[in-house]
Amino acid sequence: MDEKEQLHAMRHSLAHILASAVQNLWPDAKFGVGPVVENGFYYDIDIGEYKISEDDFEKIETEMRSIVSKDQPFVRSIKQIDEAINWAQEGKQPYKEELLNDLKRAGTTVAKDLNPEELGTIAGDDSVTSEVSFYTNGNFVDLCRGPHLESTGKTGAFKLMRVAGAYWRGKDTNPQMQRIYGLAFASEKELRTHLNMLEEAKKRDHRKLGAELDLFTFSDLVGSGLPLYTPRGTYIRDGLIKFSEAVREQIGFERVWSPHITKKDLYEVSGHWEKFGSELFLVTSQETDDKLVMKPMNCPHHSQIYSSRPRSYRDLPIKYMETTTNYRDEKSGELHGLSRVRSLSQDDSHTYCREDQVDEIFDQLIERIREFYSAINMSLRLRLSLRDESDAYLGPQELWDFGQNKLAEIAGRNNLEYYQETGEAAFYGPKLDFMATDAIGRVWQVATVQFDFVQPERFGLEYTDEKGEKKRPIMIHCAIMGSFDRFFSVFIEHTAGRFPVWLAPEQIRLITVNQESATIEFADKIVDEARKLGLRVKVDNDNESVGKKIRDAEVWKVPYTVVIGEKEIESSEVIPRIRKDMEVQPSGPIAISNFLQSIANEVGSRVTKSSL
RNA sequence: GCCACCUUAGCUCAGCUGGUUAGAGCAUCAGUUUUGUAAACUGAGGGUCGUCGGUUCGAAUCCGACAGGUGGCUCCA
Repeated sequence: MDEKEQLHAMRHSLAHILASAVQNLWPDAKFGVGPVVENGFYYDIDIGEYKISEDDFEKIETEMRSIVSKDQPFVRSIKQIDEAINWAQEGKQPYKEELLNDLKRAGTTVAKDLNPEELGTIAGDDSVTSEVSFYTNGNFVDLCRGPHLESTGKTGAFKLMRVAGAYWRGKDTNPQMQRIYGLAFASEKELRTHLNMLEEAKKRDHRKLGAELDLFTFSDLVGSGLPLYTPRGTYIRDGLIKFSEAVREQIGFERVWSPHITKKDLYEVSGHWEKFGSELFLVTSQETDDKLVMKPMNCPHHSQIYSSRPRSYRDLPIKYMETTTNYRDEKSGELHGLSRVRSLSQDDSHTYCREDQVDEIFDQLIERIREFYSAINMSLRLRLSLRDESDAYLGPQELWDFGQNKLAEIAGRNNLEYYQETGEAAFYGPKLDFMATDAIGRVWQVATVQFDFVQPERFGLEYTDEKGEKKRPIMIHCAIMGSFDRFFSVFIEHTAGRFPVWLAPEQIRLITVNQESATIEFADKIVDEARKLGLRVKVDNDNESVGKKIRDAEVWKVPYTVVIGEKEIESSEVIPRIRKDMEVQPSGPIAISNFLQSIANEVGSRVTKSSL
């Protein structure tokens, strides 16, 4: 076993140790599955009325440690399938029994979405399992493919983290079990490193920083999942949106506008009504019987703009973009800060083109997306999101084949690390998803470029080719931030609220040493000059100590802080205090107008590090 | 939507198993001080303890419903 397999086996073994501990403590416990997940493991457990809480963790961990110290060997054994089913029945393990029955019928337990009838029909004779393997440690026996450690004593560092409800086999009509999550690493040190990362993530939580830095808020009267952006948050919002639009203007995108409500007919034609109807907000006219919906996306509108006039092959590609708010009735339990909201603003764009233009369009978009993410210091990887074999996808197979091959080709030549994942395509086409890594190593899905093989057909979009024949254009969706709101949550956590100067809501803070009129007048003069350069500047003239006001500017993460007193008034020079993450420290006094001009230049070029 | 948990001042939190006028720090406001690179001093205001209902002689505390939130599950155009 190499190191990776060893770690996997160790985490899996800990899942068994967790289950044995639970069995020792609650002998009636019924077990589901206990797989390895990123950084650890979990086990799904049903112990009837009693609900395990985090208060029980100490007790469970103690029991786990006792099992570890007993150094019980993991012993593999083979049972005939019927013998195994018998074992599950006698041991009152209904979940295991269900898994074993699936194994017997279909030779797999992974076909979790299939109901028993379907499962029966796909099972060929070859796949029927006649034998299954078990692992035993101490008095705990579990159906398991393995591999495991030699014995319980070989485990590394672990910690139980949380308990959560989880549907048996992920289906919301099934009973809900309790899932106990644990972290596990080869060494105490690695575990601690990971816990520190989680600690750091907690400090950067956008919901916490959003309130502390006065960026956005929620109101019970407005409703859950409906964020309100404050002036400070809106500076950043506007700055990012402007940038996202600017990078696409460079490659010929033009802004369009569409209303926020529409007849539901639009989505019946597009196919969204059938697929997402239950998540649409409905609006009714009080005068007529018109049934309207709040728009959940913009592509059908843009397609209507496309089809508003006849198009020639010479007009293509046609490129529309619109940054606008969409409304989706997300289930209450799915809402989460800004990452999942009911009113989300997309920096959306749609290209209608000929087949021979596809390569150039993708290459350009990828280049612009890279420009955007390099400006905010995030590295990108590409995910090729392809369809799987389910029937969740619409559109002709030939187009899917063309699109999936094309995307693989494009991904291969764009100097970005990429990988592919099936089952991640949109229902209307395959996509390139951009995965950004943040400052503490977490990966987020951000930008996306997607083929659409459904809407051109459904809306009957056409252009006239050089022979005078009608043809279908190819439609390509692209969003650079995706949902602005979700992107903002990532960006806040990536920067920990230390926004680059070009986005900082407050770029310069002037701190007065005293409240004499000469000082105030001097500060006001600097404010005027800074505003003429388009800079965002504030004066802190509170009757507090300079130390206190410096601290306050630090807490608000203001990039440049300047103390104004007699010395500055006399010399017209300042010694700016530069926020620590900006690396470059001031070399000494600088004439005020030079100082302001250099910041204006910095803002203009969107640099992320101070150039002073 | 489902499971578990949480909700006390603008924020962070204290308030023992139900027992008079619910506390602290920060923030806010006022006064003193006129301050030189991460927290000056003094004082004041601010809470029908998320909402509604119930149990009780008595509820921030117990029970229920609802709202909002947290961690997951499910979903994510």
